[in-house]
Amino acid sequence: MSIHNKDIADVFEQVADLLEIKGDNPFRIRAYRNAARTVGNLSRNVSDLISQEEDLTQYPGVGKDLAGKIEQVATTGELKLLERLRRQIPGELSELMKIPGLGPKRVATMYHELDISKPDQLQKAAEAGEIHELPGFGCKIEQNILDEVKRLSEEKYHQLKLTEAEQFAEPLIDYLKKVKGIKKITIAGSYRRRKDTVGDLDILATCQEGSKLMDRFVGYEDVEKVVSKGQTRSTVLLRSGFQVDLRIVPQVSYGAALMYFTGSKDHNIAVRKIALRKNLKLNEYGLFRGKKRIAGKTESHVYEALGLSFIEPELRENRGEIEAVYNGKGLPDLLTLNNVRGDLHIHTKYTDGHHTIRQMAEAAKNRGYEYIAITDHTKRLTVTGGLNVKELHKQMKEIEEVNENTKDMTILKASEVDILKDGSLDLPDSVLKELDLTVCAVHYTFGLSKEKQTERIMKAMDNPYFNILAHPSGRLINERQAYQVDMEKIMNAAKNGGCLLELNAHPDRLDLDDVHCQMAKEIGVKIVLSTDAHRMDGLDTMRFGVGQARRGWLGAENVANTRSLKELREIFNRN
DNA sequence: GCCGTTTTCGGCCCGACTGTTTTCAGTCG
Repeated sequence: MSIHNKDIADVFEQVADLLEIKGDNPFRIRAYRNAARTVGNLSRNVSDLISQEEDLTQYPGVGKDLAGKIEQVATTGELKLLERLRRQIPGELSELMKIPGLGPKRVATMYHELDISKPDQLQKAAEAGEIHELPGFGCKIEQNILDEVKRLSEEKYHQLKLTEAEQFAEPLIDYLKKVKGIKKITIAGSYRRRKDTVGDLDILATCQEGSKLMDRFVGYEDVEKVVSKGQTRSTVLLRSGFQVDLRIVPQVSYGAALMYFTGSKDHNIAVRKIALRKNLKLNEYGLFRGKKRIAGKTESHVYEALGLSFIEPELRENRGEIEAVYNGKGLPDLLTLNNVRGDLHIHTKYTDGHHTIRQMAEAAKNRGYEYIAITDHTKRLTVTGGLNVKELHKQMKEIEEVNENTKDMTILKASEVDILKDGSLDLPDSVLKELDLTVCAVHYTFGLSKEKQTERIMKAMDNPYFNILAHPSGRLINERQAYQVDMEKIMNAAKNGGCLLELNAHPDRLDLDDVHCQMAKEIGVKIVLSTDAHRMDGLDTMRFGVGQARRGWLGAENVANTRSLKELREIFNRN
């Protein structure tokens, strides 16, 4: 059994939950949570680090004791401390803590007084009216528990894909902007950091005194429940179950508040520690020396007053960005949409796309691109009407014709070639060599073991006509887990063999993810940003890929399709 | 349990809102 970083992080989170319910030392609990975050955010596999005898205490929040416990979980899959805790209190109690409004104290009270350890017991007790009689509880808390248990059981609520979140966010912002006296309004939080999924929406605003902004917010037609309402902060649930927070701050604090509400939490904690080291205090109202505010109006002012340079929102994950600006090493010049000069993964009516080669080329030209690659599927993918050799030749001929009639734009002859189960490619080499480039992908047999799946892809990359590994993990956000694969091994092989990895910009995929983008950069393998567009407007999803690339610290120099066509052709010629 | 420009002990981010009380504990982000 292979232990993933997430497994280790989950074990530590459970330990922290149970210690919290027990009423253990809060700082010991925080230590377990910090270590869980550190392990969960590592770009390299902890099991590999251990087998290479690397010192785990080099990572923040990991000391001698926790390094030993990490090793214990990684090698045995279990942690003796957690087993011991579970003998004292039921492990399911940590599940109850996931219910909003229930923390360690309330869960502990319900367990000790009413022997409640599972959601169904909780629901029964709440329905029987037993909860509101407990000390510190009341009717509102009991009703809230009933609502939340019901909501969670319906699974109505989950992390939204960035594109879904946009669909809620944009009309709401337009609606709020119409209120009298509003000055600034911005969506902060993970949305601003361009995270692939968003748990809730954090909106930040400044407005004139007496503005009815807060009333307008809770009165929005899509609001199902007002969770809390105050003068500076309110929380609502939309009908879809999506949570939205609005915070109103004074103009003079706008930058500090934007920083605070953009997060991430880990980034904020780290920045506040720097403030403390300089005898300053940072909160959402500003940066203070004693009672005097020395910065707060803009984010740049706050960073500057702390002796740091501005950090782009996408980098604020406490994954080394603070050290980089603190030690003067500096941050990379991040990729922008303007850097992208072409899209190298596009489908047409030849297979499962909706538009013709000419239409897709026109759409790309309208977006300022210099080149595109037409990459329809190969025959193995029958469900898409994958092309056989004869059909592919017909398509290549049409591409030549369209090229002759298109100015300032080159259409590359390409294919999204299926990687078969045995690692061979779904087109003969004699045909592959006629193409300008290939985008190769796994589309079936996702369930292979990690070793077999890795071996399959590495064998495919041995083919001299293999150029780009498309959607390398195969994940579909909120729908399908990534298949098991040793990404570090694949990236090293790609680098040595002159292959590239795709960052698929489709908001359902965003594959590679941010952590793997950073890994690719460290290893030195080049990335290609592509949309996998099946229609003309599909080309517009490039911006999601750019956000993800920025989260992965990528600059234009790390991305192949920021190069000229001439340079690109050299990259794709492996012979 | 971790950590160190206050360094081997003593601190660890901090403010808003709710529901319960009646001055504050619990939870959240």
